[in-house]
Amino acid sequence: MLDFCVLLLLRRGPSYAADIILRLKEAELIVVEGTLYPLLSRLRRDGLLSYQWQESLQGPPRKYYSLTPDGLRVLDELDAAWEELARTVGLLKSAPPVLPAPGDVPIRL
Amino acid sequence: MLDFCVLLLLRRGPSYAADIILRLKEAELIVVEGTLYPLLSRLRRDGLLSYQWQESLQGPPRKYYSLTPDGLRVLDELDAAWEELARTVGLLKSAPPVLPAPGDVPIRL
DNA sequence: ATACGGTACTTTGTATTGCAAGGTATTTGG
DNA sequence: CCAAATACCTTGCAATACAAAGTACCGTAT
Repeated sequence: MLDFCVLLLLRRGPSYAADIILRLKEAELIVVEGTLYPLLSRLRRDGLLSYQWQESLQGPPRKYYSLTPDGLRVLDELDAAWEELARTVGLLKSAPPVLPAPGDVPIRL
Repeated sequence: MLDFCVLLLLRRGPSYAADIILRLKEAELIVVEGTLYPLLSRLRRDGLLSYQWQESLQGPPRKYYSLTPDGLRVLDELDAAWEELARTVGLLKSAPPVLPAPGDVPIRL
């Protein structure tokens, strides 16, 4: 899930950790440093992200992460998986409620 | 997620592990015994599920799990959380693509 | 110059969770 | 009485999210 959301965010364009956390928070997704930094490192190690150092106007330089072609491809797959999951949950939610079905075997203690 | 899906399934009525696995598989959710049994135990320990032993016509007796009032309440909360997540992902997905925004600071190497 | 506050990146330890694999028990059929 | 089928459970391992603490860089004020 988080991988998916981070990749979705980065599809808009390069960004760095603190900014990603901010943008996710705006979307009501609470993520902290200790979660995001290892996640970004892992996605980079897997070739889905790359980064460029970029100097900041104030403070230390930042690692701007962006999608690689592989990352974009994986994002498409995650997108399909998400749609599938949403469909599945929709199915489960629309299922008939507690009414006992005709063929149910009665529960004997 | 899995908690949510299992609770959704059990909202239809009591069921036991092997049957839950089957029904989830029909919904394209692959779950195995080693995952489900501890999950059911945990939900029961937390008071969201209860179970009754029920003899089977063929084979050993089964633990039929069903939602408790607490379980139904938590399910409603998870439902709200799911809707919120779906909304969030929808937002992230509908975000503008890679076009550089006007105010972007140019990347300097 | 240097000390401090703010920004950014990283690491370590812990709890949770999903899975593979293997184990126990009960029932039915040969 | 043994084997196959069904059902429940446990153990060990890998992945991941978090809290917390650590390191480093920058600009500013002393």
